[in-house]
Amino acid sequence: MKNISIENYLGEIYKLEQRDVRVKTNILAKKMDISNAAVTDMLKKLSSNGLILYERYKNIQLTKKGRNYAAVVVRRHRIWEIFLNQIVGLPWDKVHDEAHRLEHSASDELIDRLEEMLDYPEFDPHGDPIPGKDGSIPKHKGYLSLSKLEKGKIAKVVRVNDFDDKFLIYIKQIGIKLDRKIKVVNILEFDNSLEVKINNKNYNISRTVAENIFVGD
Amino acid sequence: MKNISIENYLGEIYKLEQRDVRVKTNILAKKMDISNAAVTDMLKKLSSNGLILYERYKNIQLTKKGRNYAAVVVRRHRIWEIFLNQIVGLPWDKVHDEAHRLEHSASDELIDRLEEMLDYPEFDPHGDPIPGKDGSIPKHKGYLSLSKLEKGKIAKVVRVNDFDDKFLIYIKQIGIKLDRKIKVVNILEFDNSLEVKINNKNYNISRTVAENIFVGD
DNA sequence: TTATAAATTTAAGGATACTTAATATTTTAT
DNA sequence: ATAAAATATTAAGTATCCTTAAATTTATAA
Ligand SMILES: [Mn+2]
Ligand SMILES: [Mn+2]
Ligand SMILES: [Mn+2]
Ligand SMILES: [Mn+2]
Repeated sequence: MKNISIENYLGEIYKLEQRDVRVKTNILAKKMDISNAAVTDMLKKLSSNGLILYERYKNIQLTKKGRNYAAVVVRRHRIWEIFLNQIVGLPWDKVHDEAHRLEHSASDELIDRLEEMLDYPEFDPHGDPIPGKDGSIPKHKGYLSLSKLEKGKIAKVVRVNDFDDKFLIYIKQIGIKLDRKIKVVNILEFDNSLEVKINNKNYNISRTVAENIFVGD
Repeated sequence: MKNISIENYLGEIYKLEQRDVRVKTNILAKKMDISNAAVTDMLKKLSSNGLILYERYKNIQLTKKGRNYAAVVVRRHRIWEIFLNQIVGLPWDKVHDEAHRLEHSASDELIDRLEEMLDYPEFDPHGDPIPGKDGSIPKHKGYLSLSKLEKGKIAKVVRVNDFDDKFLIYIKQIGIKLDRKIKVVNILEFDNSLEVKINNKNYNISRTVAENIFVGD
């Protein structure tokens, strides 16, 4: 039987490493909503299982073995997300929690079958890459944060941060979704907020919102 | 978070009660492949949670509360089974194990959505009834075991016992599936086996096999 | 530099769901 | 009716993954 707890830790560590965040006890404890002490215990276990490199008081790192396993977990999660979105028809703000439970409960064969049904997708409903079976990670072309897009430029949305469902609902409500074109009309000096054009309508979005939306070619 | 262990016990007890089996520690222990002692522990817990009626050394019974909850669990299992069979395309000998894990990992909303996609099915891929949200149980018409069907009669398969994947593979291989017509050509006296006609081909099947296949109008 | 704050670990313990071994009770067969 | 067998329960203990509180180490900032 799959060890759900270990898989969840690995998935979190993997996602943090992908974002070049230095992984620390504290961050994991907050992400997973458990005590630091519990994280320390599990880090020891992951270490003794050869899944991470761990020294007391130091940052931690996945080993090759750990990263391979973590990629499988994240792969399962994101395949479930896109399956739920495209085949079952759940909105992008509902797929994460559901996928987070399902990711531990499907056989490899089922995951492969879902992937086949979806015609081997490269990205999940939030634009996050789906690791291949070999651990390879698809990349977006010309990828940058909307907050870095220059005034006057147009680009298409390729990824949005998925850590808060309310954020997803908000940006969907102003017309933002994957592949949607977005233009930076103006950048307001007094609060650094952005005036953007989406679907021929103008909106003002905060810098924080812009920082969590990513565009590409 | 759902208590997977409790849900599994309730599901097993429910299925036994549906088949009019008197539920005992022993039977549950074998079904779930754990020790009798573990079952006794859990029975006490289920009892103190008001889910079963339990007295030491006596048979156990679901309370109304327990039966309602159990029906939800079995409902989830069977909706997953038919979803995996009809939408995902898994064969009937692969859906049970998969559904058994998924049944604890989907929200009510997802289950409802799957049910809607399937157009509110009444029976799972093995012909077992899918309890309604109110706990109601669809019935097959003219239901009886193939082993009770008289010589010369024709009936259609409406249910097969699903407790052994090898059995399912075997009967599929000789052409048996739900709604398939089957004729009892002859009953052999020396071993009580049956000669049956399926798809215009004759097969000899043992009495044990016939006892695990059910037909109806 | 040094005090304070923040992060991390250790220590002790709890809940859950199992195990095996011993004991108690019920069922079955003679 | 009684002995033997089967079933069920109790007792003691294990593994997992959490908790809070106390101790330790590292980071930050005066
Ligand atoms: Mn997600
Ligand atoms: Mn996602
Ligand atoms: Mn089943
Ligand atoms: Mn079934």
